[in-house]
Amino acid sequence: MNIASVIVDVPAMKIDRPFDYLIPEQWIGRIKPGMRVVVPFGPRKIQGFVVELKEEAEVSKLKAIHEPMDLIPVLNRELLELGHWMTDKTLCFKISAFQSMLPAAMKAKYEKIFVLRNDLTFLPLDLQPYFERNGRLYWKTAEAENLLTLLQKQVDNRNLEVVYNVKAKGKKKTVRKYYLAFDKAKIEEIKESLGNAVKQREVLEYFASLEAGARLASKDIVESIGVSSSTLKTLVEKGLIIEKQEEIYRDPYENRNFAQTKPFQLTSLQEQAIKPILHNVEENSFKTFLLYGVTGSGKTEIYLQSIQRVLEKGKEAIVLVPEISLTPQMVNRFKGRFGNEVAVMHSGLSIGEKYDEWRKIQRKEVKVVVGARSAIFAPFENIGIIIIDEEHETSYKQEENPRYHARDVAIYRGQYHQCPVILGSATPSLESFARSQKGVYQLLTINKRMNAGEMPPVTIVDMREELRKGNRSMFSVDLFEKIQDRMEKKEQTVLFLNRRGHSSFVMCRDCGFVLQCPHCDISLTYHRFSNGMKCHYCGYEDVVPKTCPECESEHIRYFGTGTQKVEEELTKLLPEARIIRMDVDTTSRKGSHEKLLKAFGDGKADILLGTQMIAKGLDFPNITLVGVLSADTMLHLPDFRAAEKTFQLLTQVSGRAGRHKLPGEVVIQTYTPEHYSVELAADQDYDRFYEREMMMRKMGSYPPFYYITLITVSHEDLLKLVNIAEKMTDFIKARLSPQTITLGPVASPIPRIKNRYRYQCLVKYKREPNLEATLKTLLEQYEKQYTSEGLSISIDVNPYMMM
DNA sequence: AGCACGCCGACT
DNA sequence: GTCGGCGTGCTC
Repeated sequence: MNIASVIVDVPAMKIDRPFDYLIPEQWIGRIKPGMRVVVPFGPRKIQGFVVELKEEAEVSKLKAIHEPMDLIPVLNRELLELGHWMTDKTLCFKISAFQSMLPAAMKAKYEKIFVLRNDLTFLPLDLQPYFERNGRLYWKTAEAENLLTLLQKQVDNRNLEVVYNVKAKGKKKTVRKYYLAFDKAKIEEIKESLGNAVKQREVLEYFASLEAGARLASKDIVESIGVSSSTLKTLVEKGLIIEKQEEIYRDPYENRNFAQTKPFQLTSLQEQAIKPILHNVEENSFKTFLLYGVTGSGKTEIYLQSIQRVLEKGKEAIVLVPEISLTPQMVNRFKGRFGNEVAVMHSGLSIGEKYDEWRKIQRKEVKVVVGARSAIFAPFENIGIIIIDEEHETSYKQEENPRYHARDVAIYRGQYHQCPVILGSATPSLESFARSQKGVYQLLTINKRMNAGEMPPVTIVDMREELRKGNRSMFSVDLFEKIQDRMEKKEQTVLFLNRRGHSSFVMCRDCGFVLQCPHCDISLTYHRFSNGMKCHYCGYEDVVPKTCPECESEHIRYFGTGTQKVEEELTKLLPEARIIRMDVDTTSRKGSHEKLLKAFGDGKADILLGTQMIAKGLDFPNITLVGVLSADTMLHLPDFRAAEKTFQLLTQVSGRAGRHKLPGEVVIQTYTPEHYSVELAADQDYDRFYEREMMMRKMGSYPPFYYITLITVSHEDLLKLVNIAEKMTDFIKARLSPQTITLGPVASPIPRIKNRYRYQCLVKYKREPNLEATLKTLLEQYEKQYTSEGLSISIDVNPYMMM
């Protein structure tokens, strides 16, 4: 086994296959599948993943592996297989699949440098200064200084050499640690020999007060006894203490105490739900459960107790939570129960912190990982349960390559490890609920709140009616009075603004002109912070015009309801109200999310005003009123899931009220009160919503009745694009079965982004064995145009974003 | 994706 | 006659 098949770090169709390399003598037996290696590829050196070892290769002129990057594989056999499966399912490159399973820190960084081969004096005088310091010069620097031609000559003369390096991004954090170089028993004796070097003696005394073999960070010693680091240095030089660099973890939750919690007594409904799960845990058998439990029904406790059992069996657990609800509250619940056995993975961590959490998992120092989407790839080898909370959340689908859905990966891994997979939600996705109806998933229902709390009554307010009555503010009379009432009672209100599809734009009141991005076909968004207009797709920025560019009217102003605007109006109407606003602007700083929530929880505000991010996990006893300012803003998005998303959001938000002793109440303001997703969310009637929506899906041939795949092509040249899009659609149609519906090509809902026109083609199918192969051929055929003239093709199997 | 190789226009 | 443009094809 002295040949390694390697997938190299070049994302291109043609390269997306293994290349064989000789394993140098000294590494034979030590290089294993799943390790990262540095290999020569053409003139450069790049990173690759060993996927297989073999005796013989078809190619005769094999190059040798330059060096391994790992001592033990970073991808185990299961994950390697999973990578291949993802490549097939999502039509991505193998290298992208592998990289997406690892923390970003493990992605290679490349550098290209000129290195001196001879004495400096061989170089022309004007080049010498660049190489004086260390005989090296970065290609990038040379390029910036316009030296490439000159340097190239010296490369030809063999005075210089171009070297390609692969650098690991992930750095292990280390600290200097000190420990005694001799037996602790001899301490007095040695101390005497130091004479009157007071500080040095103090250090030894300090060590004497500790247990034998203690290792101390320099910082600790310096702070505890107030010696300087030069004292330590002297002691090291005298050979009395030893200095060593030791690897440590960056701990994002350092210096935080987690109050330990004990398992609660389950209600009888919870008991019934957990039984089948525990059964599968005991039997080591795979099964997917859909845990359908209303908000506040105690799903988390079921997760915790199931995990408890898994840990008792010596196995591991993965818990996925949507990014936005991966709040400290959530983390506390897991850390509180399982303490140091828990690793947390979310986007708020730095690259280094994520790397450290990942290594804790790899080294089996933790047994539970709680994290967002990518935590599904946690390198556990003995998984006993996989839990996906808020299963319906669309953030489980990655919107860039590889476009995988964490739910699918979870089921793959569940099958591999023969363990239960739990999908939990108060508002399951239609796909999952339909599967539970068909018996593919086992349905577990909890239809009552834990402490027998009632669901809060919901009032729907028709905003058209308000307008007719002359109320032009964004608060209906009803909602406003209720807010005032809560303030008098010293209770808290949560106001939810669904901003998506409804951000502030600038419109001329005379001619209706809306300011648009010159590169993308969408309206610019008004940002108060910079008092400018910004495009959310390409980042284009402009100033707010004083007069309308179309009709020169001065009546041009911004519309729409950003959280800032709501806050302003609220302050005007209720000057004494203490308001906390939570949106992207106020929570972008690390930890600010937590701080704001804590302040609200401590009663430092009367009203919490926010977007999406407050819809989940918020659980404070004093919240008795929840107001949704405009329920239907995303109902009109060009997306067949618009109604489902609206229903889910409204239900989630309503669940924030009255979770404890005080009774809660919900007010939903809307312009389309008759829409079934609004009505049924108000009634908290998932079952009827499911029936209604399934009917719509059936009529439109959408999931869960059909699978869909979306192919989007983009190009700078509209005519060329239309031409290509038509040819591609024909190509697809010709190869798929007649029962399959192929729609398009049509312009995408956002017809242009970053000056590139976009067309799409939608394929709906029930069974289409040819699909993967067809799309792969399609990609291959257009690869040339892809690279040479900037055509771009994106294929999304089971898309969640139709824009 | 890079990079080398290779074949045609404007310069010393 | 050379420098340098970017089209083409390869990378174990």
